[in-house]
Amino acid sequence: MENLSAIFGFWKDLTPSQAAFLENSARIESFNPGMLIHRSSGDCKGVMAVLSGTLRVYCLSEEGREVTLYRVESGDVCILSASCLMDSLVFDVVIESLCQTKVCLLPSPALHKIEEENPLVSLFIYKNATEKFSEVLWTIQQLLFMKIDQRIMNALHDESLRQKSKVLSITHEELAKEIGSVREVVTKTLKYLAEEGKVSLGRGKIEIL
Amino acid sequence: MENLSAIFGFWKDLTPSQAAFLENSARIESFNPGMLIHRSSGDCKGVMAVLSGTLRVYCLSEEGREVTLYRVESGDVCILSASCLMDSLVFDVVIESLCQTKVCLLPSPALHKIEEENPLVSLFIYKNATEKFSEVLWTIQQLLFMKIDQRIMNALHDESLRQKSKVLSITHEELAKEIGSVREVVTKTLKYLAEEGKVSLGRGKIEIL
DNA sequence: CTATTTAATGTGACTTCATCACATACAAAT
DNA sequence: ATTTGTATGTGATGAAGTCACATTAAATAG
Repeated sequence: MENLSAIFGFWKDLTPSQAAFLENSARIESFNPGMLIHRSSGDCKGVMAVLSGTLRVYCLSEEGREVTLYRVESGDVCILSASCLMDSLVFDVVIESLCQTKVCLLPSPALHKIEEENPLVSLFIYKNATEKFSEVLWTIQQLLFMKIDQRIMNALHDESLRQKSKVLSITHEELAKEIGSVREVVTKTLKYLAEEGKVSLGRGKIEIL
Repeated sequence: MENLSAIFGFWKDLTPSQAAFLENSARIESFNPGMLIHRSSGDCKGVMAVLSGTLRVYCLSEEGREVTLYRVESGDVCILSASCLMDSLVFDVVIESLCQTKVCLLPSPALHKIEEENPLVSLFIYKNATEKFSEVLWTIQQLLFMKIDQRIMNALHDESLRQKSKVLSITHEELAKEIGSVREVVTKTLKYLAEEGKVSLGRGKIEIL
């Protein structure tokens, strides 16, 4: 548990006893690919720092449509898994592990205790939440105001940065969930983008040209 | 400037000199109906407590479509007018005064100075931002996942609470901007809702039945 | 107290995207 | 080579946004 202070920005502001208490409560957890870490607003494991792997935070309609809000990558902190620590958050997200993901979890009860003693811990939580929400709104503005071909090209570009390649391993279904659309529409739009010469298609593969 | 402490939750946590400094920087401002208080992410007047009247916070697409995100009523605090105080907020909103609105403004530079000395001020800001964003996401989930007739009925219900009447003074255009749709669609849907017996229509008036 | 102007509403044709219901195609495992 | 499951293709239909006007009600000017 060497570098907790590097991950959790507030660590340096803890008293020795607070740090010791939190360090004792902290645990490493590992999630399998596809596993759901957080389902409804009732769930509240705690704040987790991603040590390796990736979490995907998305929202879900009654009919099962998904919109990816953001990802939490290695080195970043997942805050919505501790929604109960924030007053008046009435907002449902699902958090999924995209691959084998290892996190360092600070459980909500322990964090809540420390939070009451040390406002810098609260500040860390709310500041992080504000940043994430700001990202989310950017995403949603795209969803609301941009056309689907543009949204797909943007999503492919982002995915290309993640996969560090112009040839992406991704299905139409996954892409649809990324941008908050449905598979059929993505298929049709990709066909049109391929005719325009912007992408080249294969089964489970998309190349950006 | 009697009750600043009642409005700004952090006031009780200021040192006497901090309180004096902020009180000296604070000013009362008054906005005319329709006036834009905040246009782009560049604007950053400061945190304002609404003393009377109402502000409307909305986002705006390139083509001019609007979505009302939330309102700031008398007694509440408007935080996005101080977006520069929050790191990594990349997100554009417009803030408009709906009627004659009087606010108590704490200008960003003064607040920034105090914020550096007192983390509880930062906490207040980020906590308020988180609350507002949470509301916003609730609104946007409706927009994304609910049908337009339901969204209209919800908006009428909310408006009915504000106007404290079942007979609302509101145009189709205003209603459209409230729910992030367009006038024509609202007109057609209202006609349909009227046939269903759910509302009764007049020029600039809608009665909920 | 009409006549004119302005804001509000009505409506049809068309486009985009979602939904539904399948058909087809590819790849891995028997 | 055949099966089986996942991925992709596609047409018909519906909901909502866009565009381009027509109509009507209220507000004000003469």
